[in-house]
Amino acid sequence: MSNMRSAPTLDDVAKKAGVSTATVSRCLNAPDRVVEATRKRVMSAVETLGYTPNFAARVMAAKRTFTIGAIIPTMENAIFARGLQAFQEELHRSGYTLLVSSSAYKPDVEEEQIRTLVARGADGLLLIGHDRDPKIYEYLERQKTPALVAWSFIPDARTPSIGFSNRDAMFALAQEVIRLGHTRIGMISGISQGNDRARLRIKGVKDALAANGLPPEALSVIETSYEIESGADAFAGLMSGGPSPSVVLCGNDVLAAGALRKALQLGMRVPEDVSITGFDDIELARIVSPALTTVHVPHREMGLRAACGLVDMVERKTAAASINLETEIKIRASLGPCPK
Amino acid sequence: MSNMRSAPTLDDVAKKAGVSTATVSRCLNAPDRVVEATRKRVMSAVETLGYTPNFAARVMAAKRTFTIGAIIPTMENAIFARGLQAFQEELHRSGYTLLVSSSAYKPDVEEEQIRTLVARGADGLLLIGHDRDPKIYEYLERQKTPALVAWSFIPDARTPSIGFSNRDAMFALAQEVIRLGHTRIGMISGISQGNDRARLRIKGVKDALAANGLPPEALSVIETSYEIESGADAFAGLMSGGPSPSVVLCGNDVLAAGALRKALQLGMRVPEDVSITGFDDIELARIVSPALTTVHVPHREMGLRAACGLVDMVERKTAAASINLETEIKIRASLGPCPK
DNA sequence: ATTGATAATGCAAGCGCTTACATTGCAAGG
DNA sequence: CCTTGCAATGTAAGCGCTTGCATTATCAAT
Repeated sequence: MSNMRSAPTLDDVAKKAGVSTATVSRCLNAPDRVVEATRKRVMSAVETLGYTPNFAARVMAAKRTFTIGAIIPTMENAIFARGLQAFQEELHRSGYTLLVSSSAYKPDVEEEQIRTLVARGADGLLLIGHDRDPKIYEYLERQKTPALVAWSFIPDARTPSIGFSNRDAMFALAQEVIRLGHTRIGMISGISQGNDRARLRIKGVKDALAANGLPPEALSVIETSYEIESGADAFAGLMSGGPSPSVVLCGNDVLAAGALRKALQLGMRVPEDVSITGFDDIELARIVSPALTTVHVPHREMGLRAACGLVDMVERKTAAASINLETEIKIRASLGPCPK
Repeated sequence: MSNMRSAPTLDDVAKKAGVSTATVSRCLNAPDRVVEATRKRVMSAVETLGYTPNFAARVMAAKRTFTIGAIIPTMENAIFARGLQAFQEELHRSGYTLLVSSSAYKPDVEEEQIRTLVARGADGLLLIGHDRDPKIYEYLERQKTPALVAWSFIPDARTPSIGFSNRDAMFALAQEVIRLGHTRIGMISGISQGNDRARLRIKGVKDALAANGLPPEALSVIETSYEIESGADAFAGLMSGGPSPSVVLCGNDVLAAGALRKALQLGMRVPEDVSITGFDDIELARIVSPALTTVHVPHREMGLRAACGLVDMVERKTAAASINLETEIKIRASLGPCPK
């Protein structure tokens, strides 16, 4: 007993405290169901043995893990960081642990991660965006694992979502841009294939064009990966072919930062020669100069609400109501009127 | 059998395929130990039932999870993102899954996360930096969970580390700064308490002062949290009291970005009036203008090596050899000679 | 004291899987 | 035709925990 070769088990604790394993278990999970004196004895045994419950065993027996999984497209930039932080804080408050993995924007990787997390017994899952193979949703239903979508709001989607309307947000920004006289508009978007957020942001711009009587040709879109360099390259691409746009709307702040840097490198003044906008309003947007006009997303609130919603789904087994949060356009120096 | 209410188990598959559970298990884990015909039959049963192995049960029986845990101080900025990405990629290549959680730089949170991850059966753990309560290391040893430290290299530490010498890196940068004629040096550091990386970076600067015959008073250090705003505030603090430094060395690029922004806000020119340097060389360093002189850390290589090392520790049960990677000073526009 | 009611604890059956060991089947050598 | 030796498969014992139910202790009321 004194020099165990491996981690102590419930049995060891029970023996040491002179009680049954059931009592030890109760001490740990429902302390008030066991009398003070016994509890103390057990706890001290736990202490001296340095006992930690075996998670897998606990999960098997209890069928609950108090774990929520989240799969985000990337950790390489801060887009999801703040929202996730709030999500995790709220989860922690409710006694849940958050496990995060990132899919690098690859659907097959995402699917694997989802399966992994579910197989690991995640009580619920946070997913980013709605677009994914329907069989994944079927799988989730079969496994009875509640899932909640964030960073996108689509009413009546198969999975409830807590987010914002990417289309409306971008529509509003485009309206503002058009109001400033811009008629040749460039857009640097993320890959829209399998990404409703990117897709709907493009749609928002297109809708704004139409609403203002501008022809579809007024917009040229480049889709690229969400990296600074890609943003820079795409910007160069936009500026090289034919009549160059007077404003470039970017799918997120990272792309916008890349575009901005390239613009300055090319000797263009922002916003005098060309305007550039972002999306998300992460810290980066205020760090670059000129600061980025962008769409502010209420990341923290979204994370918090998502946590509450998901915990609810897990505990009451009720489908959470979707929530549409408001975004807000932050006008900063990178957007100006259309040059002559 | 035809309308199961819950997820199918090994037993269901075995029954459907007309074999024993052992055979099904072998089909999944050692396909070549079962003959072709049987395997096919089993696999098709797996398919039609939509069977997914229960992870907890598997872990309990096999005592392996093929999971590696990593606890990083923060996900809010990109400092750890790139290295972690490489870490995860390499892990994936070896068949492991990475689970990440963030401690918000709080030791007690970190301890809890470590216990959580271990209890969840992580086969190995990646930790950032060496400084932590010794009892955590004891716990890890007792649980026989191999751990590897990254982002810091300290030879002969209790836990092997794959990283770089924070002290040497900062020493080299300070040398360069001093060579440029600076004699009043400010430093904005992260909280050094419980953070060997921050501590050793400060030490690097102090050593450089000493090596160049400068008095300790030539350096004034402010310790603050790792956020942009903190960097800005600290910069203002440094500039307000007494003779202001001609150069401000920052503990990381985020702090430097904050300091830089504040400097520009205060109407100071960088580097004409004051020089500013960072650490890490994350993307941010090249985005701000002027671009930051900083210490380049080989994040991807570190992540990759750490993954190999950790997998090795897990599989061969051998303590990995520590590796000291080289950092490199990236001279960019934010550092200039000491103004008159 | 005795009796109930109730609180505290113990007993033991799983949870779904892996794996050491036992059994069976079959081809080749005697 | 009967052994032998393997390869393929089956049997069943756990892994460490939770929890429904059974048992025992406690204590107030009779």
